[in-house]
Amino acid sequence: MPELPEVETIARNLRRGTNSAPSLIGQTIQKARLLWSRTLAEPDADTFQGLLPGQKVVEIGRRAKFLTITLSESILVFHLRMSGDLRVEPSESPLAKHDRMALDFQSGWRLGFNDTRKFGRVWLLNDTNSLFAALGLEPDDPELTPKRFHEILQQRKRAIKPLLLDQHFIAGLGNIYTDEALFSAGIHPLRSSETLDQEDAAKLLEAIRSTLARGIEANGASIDWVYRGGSFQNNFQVYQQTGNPCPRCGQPINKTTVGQRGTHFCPNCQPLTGE
DNA sequence: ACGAGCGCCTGTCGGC
DNA sequence: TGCCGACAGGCGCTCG
Repeated sequence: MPELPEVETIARNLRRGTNSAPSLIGQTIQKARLLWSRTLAEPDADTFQGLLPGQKVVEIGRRAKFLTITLSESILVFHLRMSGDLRVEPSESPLAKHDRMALDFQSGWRLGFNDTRKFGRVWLLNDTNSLFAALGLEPDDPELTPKRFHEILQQRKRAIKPLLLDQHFIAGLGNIYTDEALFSAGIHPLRSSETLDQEDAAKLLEAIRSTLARGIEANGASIDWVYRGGSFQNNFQVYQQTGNPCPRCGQPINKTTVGQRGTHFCPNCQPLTGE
């Protein structure tokens, strides 16, 4: 499910609290329960469950699509992959159907990692250096200037959509926001990266940033049973709009496959050739 | 370096 | 109604 805006929204809710649950900051873990063993990437289950009790939540953050919970002595990292979610509920309420891990706090609240498809992963680490070492820059990193973006696009010779999805190139984009940003910039998903000139690169970087910002403002996107609370799905221009009129030119939106991912675009506003 | 194919999982939807 | 394949917001791996 979640891409950068959804993970960011979840991190903010855990940090600030919501109408229905308090902030986790400052709370002390009483007990950790691993409910599906493969969900835990590192360390082993006994170590994990042994190390967590007594640790206090210091800080909650995000890097790419990873959500980080800094504890007094370790750092807990989540990747939600396709169907993961983090929920704060009263400890006495029953576990939800697809809960894979649960942290009970002394306060009587519980953090549940719910993940229908079991692709999500959890790490308990001393630091995130090696886990995050190969990640690309955050889209909003000031070091990522239009000039720098153009340069790294020139260094590659790869279809732009799979390149944007590559977390080593730039971190945080997924299938929805990539399709939306490419539409916003008027760039065909199969366009080869090195063919983008400075103007194209600047336009694309701006499109990525504004699309992600609008996603965050909408608290992310909610689709089907996966992830609740966001409304960005009401603002999709091309994603899941196959056959609908393009909001810019009225031609029907196309769907194809690029890099084995469903890909939505306007063939008129995002021409492959002619430039 | 790049892209295709596949595995990992459960659930939903459309077609027959 | 039931079955069956396609598909789903991710990513790591192998292979050519």
